[in-house]
Amino acid sequence: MAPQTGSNAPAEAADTLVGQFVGGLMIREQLTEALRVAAEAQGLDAPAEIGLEQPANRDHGDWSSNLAMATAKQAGTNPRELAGQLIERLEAAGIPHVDSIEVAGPGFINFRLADTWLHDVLTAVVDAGEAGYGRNDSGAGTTVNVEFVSANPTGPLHAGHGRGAIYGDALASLLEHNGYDVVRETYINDRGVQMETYARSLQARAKGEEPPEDGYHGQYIIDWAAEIPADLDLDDLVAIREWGYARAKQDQTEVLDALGIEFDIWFSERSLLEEGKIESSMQELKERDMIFEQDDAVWLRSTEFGDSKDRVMVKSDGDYTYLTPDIAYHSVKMGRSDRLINVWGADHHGYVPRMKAAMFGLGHDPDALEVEITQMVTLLRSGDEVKLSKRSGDIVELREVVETVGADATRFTYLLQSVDSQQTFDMEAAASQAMDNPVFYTQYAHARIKSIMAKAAEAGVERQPLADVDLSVLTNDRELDVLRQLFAGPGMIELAGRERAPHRVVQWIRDLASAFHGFYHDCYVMGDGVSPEQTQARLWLSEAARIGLASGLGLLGVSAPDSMWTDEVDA
RNA sequence: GCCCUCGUAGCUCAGUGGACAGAGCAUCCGGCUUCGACCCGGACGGUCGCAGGUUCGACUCCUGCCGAGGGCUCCA
Repeated sequence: MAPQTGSNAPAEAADTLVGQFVGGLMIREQLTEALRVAAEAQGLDAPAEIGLEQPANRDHGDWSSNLAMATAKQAGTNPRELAGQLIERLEAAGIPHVDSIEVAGPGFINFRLADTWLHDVLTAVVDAGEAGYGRNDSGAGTTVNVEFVSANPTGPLHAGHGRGAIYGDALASLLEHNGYDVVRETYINDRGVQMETYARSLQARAKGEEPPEDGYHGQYIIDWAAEIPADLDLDDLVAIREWGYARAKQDQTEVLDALGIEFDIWFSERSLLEEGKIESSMQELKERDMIFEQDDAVWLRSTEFGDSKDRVMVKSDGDYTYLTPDIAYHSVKMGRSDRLINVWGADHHGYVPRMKAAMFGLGHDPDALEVEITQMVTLLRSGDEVKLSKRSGDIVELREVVETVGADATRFTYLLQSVDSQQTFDMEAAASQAMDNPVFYTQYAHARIKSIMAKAAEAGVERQPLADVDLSVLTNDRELDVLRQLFAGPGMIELAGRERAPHRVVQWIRDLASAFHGFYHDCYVMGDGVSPEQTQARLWLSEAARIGLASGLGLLGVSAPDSMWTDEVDA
């Protein structure tokens, strides 16, 4: 799903990840290394990747390894006995923060740590700051091009486009946070049959006629046709086409702007033709014997790459199919990026094998092209399902979604689920400013921290330098839970990037918000019965949580508001 | 018929080969003299679609079947 180059092997990625942090976040590395040393002292070949995880069940310790189970066979003993022997060695090693080590269940080695390891996490988060938190260099040195939206300039973006648009943008941010050099790009099909059909549809409406049978029938065609300047000759189809092209592009750009999506490159299909890219890529395919002529048409040998049939590139009437300029386009992109990621709707999935075949035919590594498929979105408007179909005219414009739901909630809601699953987007639920809406719950946590900080300032309480603050007073499980979530964030960001799965970040940030709300409820930062030491430590804990929330929300392109009192954050 | 994605709690969905499968919502209890109750806690709730296989261990990997959506144009 997410092929990696050799230099990005998981173990190495994990090392660079923890390497970003001093103190607490090094704990995984320390434990892994101690396990490796113990295994080698035991005369075992330690596995390349030693399993080490934070068990969901805290009774199983803070950290747990399956090393004994994985190597019992080669040791010629049973896992529990081997675990016991390894533990003796581990105890002798004196690993920082480790309180006790025990064997459990079928042979797990469970570590219990002193709270100090989490106090180190707090310091590391504050040191990293909002911009640095969760950043790693697992993708350093790799340029990746993320192509998304790529809609025809023949109408407004609809709600279905929204999912791909926001997913693509969030994925790009995620990859940037993982050290990749990212280019956000979109492709405009500004030539071809669809453009002509669009022009004729506008022309017909402008003349008060019905669009052609195979034309565009949406209400927007009527609206836009009415905007055509009086001095534009309605018999000049080219002029109408160019006007309509600009109109559609303007509309799409406005909506993308409202969602905070900006492309580095808007790539024009026309430019391919003008620069002879289509001819040159055809020529290359020919040289590699990847195309052939039959029935007056030119075909791509895509069956050699798992496609169910060969595909036509040049029709018998001499026109290119959609595929042909797109192949040239991908060739251009390959020329300036190490990896390509395309975000396509589910209705284009069948297109993958032929594009891979073309990449192969052009001498590129087909695995350098990834295609992320976003499954379909069903939209609920006032509880009723609305079908998304551009041709039928009954569409929900992305503009309507953003205007009803707000940019933040629109982004967050689209990102809630894996793009592998079909999604039902309930506009009423997404727009709701209540606790059943995860975006408000999460933003509220951030606003709440801001409110505490304001309250502290009002009361004349100043945060002392962190180095002077005694973090050992943070012993409440609520406090430690916040720190556990902050520890988990960077690993989650790395994983989410590797899996091309921004929704993982959404899950995590909801958990972080939840941990903070719990802390807030049980632990007063200021007031009666709270010592000045606790106030200081808790203010810093809150600041660390704020950094995590702001950073995570930033990755998703969602604002981290100072206050929830007004709905300005919706704008 | 072939290809892709999905099938997990009443609903919407998470789940990186590990120990008792999680969250939110819904339902039912409980909690505000302090920093935002737009909040917190508890209870209830599961044959992880079905059947095989690989593995010390499978919701996770493999095969087959069933069901849902999408795709299989010299359309885009």
